[in-house]
Amino acid sequence: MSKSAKFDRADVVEKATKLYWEKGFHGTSMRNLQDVVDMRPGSIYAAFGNKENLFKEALQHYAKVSFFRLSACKKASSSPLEALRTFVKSILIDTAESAPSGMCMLVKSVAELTVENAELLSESKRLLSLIESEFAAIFKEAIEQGEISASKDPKHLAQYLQIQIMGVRTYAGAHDDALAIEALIDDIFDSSVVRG
Amino acid sequence: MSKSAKFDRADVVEKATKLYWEKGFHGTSMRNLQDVVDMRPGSIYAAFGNKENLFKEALQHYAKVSFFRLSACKKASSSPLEALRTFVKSILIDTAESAPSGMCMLVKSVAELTVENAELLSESKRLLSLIESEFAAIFKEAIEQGEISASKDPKHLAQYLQIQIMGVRTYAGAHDDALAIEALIDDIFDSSVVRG
DNA sequence: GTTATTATTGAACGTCCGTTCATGGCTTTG
DNA sequence: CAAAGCCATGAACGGACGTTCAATAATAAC
Repeated sequence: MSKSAKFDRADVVEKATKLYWEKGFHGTSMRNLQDVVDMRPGSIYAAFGNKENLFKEALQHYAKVSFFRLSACKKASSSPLEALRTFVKSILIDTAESAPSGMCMLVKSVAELTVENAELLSESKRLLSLIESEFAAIFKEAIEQGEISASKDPKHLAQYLQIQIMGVRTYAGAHDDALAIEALIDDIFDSSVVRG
Repeated sequence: MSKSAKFDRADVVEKATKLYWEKGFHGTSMRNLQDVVDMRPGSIYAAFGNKENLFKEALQHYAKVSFFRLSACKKASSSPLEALRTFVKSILIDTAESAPSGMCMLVKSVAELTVENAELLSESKRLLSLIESEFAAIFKEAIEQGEISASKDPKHLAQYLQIQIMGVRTYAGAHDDALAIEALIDDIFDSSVVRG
């Protein structure tokens, strides 16, 4: 009947995500993308529509990977709270070495996008909210298992954790010298917000 | 001898800052700037050199305004710690209404810029460090006046405050619904990091 | 082997980018 | 009033942008 696509879509999205993550939406040109994914413009446009759509897929891929990491931390940990701690450690430390940017791609997107790319902006926000919901679910487990006081509100804790991660990653991104990340993570989980 | 410049340089920088703050470096075109400052390209280039240089002046102007605000809070407050609290309140609340963006312009710049604009990136980082130093100086006063335990390290407290401000502003920028900002500010200043 | 169908190619398009510069106008000095 | 010197102007430049599309190559079905 026909011919099937030669390129590996997942691989292309992965590479596009890395580039967008590093350079941002406006800072990345279609020609940059053509180079890293090794495709000609016609093929890219046939497969992904346009620059915005490809960015949207990159955002979703990024979020998906984050969920996988969090899920892996849950499986590898003996308690909900420890899972979160492991997750935070992994994004604050691993990321700083191998990732295209020390900062969260979703946060970078919210920072750079305006109403001129309304859909990408709202998608970034939506995905951040999704992650926060997952944090809340894990905090809820921690409360049910007695790891955290039952007087705490899982949603409030999840919001607190998001703020802390955003803060530390942004701060780390703004400093060239190495930080005492471990101590900052201790600050987060020993905070009166969590333990009080 | 000659003719003196007609335009008000301070006013132009102010307007350019607002635009850059809102749309970012890559998201702002020279034609956008020409419109908002009401100058023709030749005049802008004669006065500011190029797009990068004008952005640099915008960053410095932004930081200067931040310092003025902090200084004003010090004068209006009865103690160092209260001054910081007032300052944080002002940037988290006032800013969300009238400012071009809820997020800090320096943070947005660190988020979007790469090594391709190395000088702008390092200038953004430098200005953030300058602000952190000012925080540290105020925390030092708070310790000397007994408002905070003498066992605390002003530099560590300043770092903590930067992280919290970055976190909350970024979080607020990522949510369309109104937040309980006051409660978050209480979390910051009641934290064991400050009060423990 | 032929045909039908689809993927890939890359030149080319129109637009916008950052930037320059010859021109003309204004202001100050003598 | 004339001369000198700076400033403002905006058309124009080369190049990069996102995107399109006719031509070509590759596959699958018969």
